[in-house]
Amino acid sequence: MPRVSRQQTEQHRAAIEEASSRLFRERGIQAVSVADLMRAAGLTHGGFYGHFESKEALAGVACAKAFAQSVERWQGRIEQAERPAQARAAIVRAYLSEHSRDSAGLGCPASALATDAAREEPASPLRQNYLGGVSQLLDLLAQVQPAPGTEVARRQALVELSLMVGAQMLARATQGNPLSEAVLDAACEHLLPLAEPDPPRGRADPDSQPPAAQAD
Amino acid sequence: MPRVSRQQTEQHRAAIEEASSRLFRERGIQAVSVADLMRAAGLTHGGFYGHFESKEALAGVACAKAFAQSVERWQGRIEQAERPAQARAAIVRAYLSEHSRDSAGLGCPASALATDAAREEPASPLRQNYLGGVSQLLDLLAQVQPAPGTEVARRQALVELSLMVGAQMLARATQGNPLSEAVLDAACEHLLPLAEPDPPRGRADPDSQPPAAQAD
DNA sequence: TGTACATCAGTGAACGCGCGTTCACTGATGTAC
DNA sequence: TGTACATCAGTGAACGCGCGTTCACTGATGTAC
Repeated sequence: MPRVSRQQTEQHRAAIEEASSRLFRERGIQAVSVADLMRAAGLTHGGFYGHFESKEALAGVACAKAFAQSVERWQGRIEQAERPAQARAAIVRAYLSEHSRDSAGLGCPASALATDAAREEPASPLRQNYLGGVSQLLDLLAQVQPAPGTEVARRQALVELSLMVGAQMLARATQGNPLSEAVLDAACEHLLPLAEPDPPRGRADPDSQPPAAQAD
Repeated sequence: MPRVSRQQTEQHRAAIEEASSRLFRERGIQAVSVADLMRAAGLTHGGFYGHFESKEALAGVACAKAFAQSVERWQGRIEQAERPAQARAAIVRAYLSEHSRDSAGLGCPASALATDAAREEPASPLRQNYLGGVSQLLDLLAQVQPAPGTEVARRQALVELSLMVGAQMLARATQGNPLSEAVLDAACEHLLPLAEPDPPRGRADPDSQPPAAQAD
């Protein structure tokens, strides 16, 4: 059934990108074959090179796509929150949740792809896009600090992202042992020491039903 | 030149373990072939299975060996320091140095092998030994907290290891960009805010020449 | 609007290659006398 | 201490397999008239 409509072609390309964005974060780039990806997108492997120049090029695209999703989620939390501190708390809680730990394929690429990026050549598409993505997340995290725009806020964002990334990676590597939850708890408690119970308002807000579980 | 003395055999086994411990941390387990390892140990690939049951089994051994080295270095710093706070500062400074960032093969496996461990089966030798190794590092880090032995010290150790691991991974993934040094600086400054200049004693100590650069 | 045909997205066989692992072989080592 | 030989650590060819990538082919799509 070859020669497919242009719209179909675009949908196929999007499906390949989505599958790779998910599978690369879940299993690592090396551990996912082109055939795996194409199968996950409902296609056969031969058509891959009609869409992308190489697996390496796709890795760059998949990384950028994953960061774009994370940025969108963080922006959503910033827009929804009444105060920056609330947005920060929402970001931290989501990041350090067991759900995020168990959903690497849907979660933050800063942790899921860090090692893959570190082991690539500096000029590789993956690393270039990784750098750009991390910078965007840092900008958002700096925005929700007490004194946004200052050097202190920027440095605090670096510390907080490092802590979240490290805690998530240690939690994933030790999953199944109580240590895993202990890491998440300790990091969360450290970043949100007042333990503000979810909505700190006096009255129940009918619009604030708990949002569907989200990654990051 | 087959049939080698027992002593030689042991040296060969040690060489394989050492090469794998280094190369696995540097490039990841999947990216290093059995032939690569044996070549690095000065042997040919066929003899591998006389020493180890499988590549997976060796990965477990290599991980344990790497953690043992880190534990030894940390213990050395604890013994050398006059006060726990000094040992803690030495551990943190070494961990967050550019030298450690650039020497993954010699450095802490908690960061170098975190993703490899996370992507393995929970029962795999790698993961089992990863868990044991992280636990040992956490115990040492808890010992050098202000109130060692307390729950607070343990939780602080979890936070500090998470931060060091995350900062090192982000620094490695962004190496070559100023962001990389900014991450290391911010994390170091956060953990050692007083910025105690290296030996805080009044007089120059003739025995305290700067130690040879060490990983972690 | 209807017809004729060039285009090209997807298929699946095939390419060379390197992987983890096995195994027949070699010859120095270690042992038994 | 010296000799005869069984042991076994290491070699390198070979195994089946899956990888990333290429390519001849197909036939519905999109276009030109």
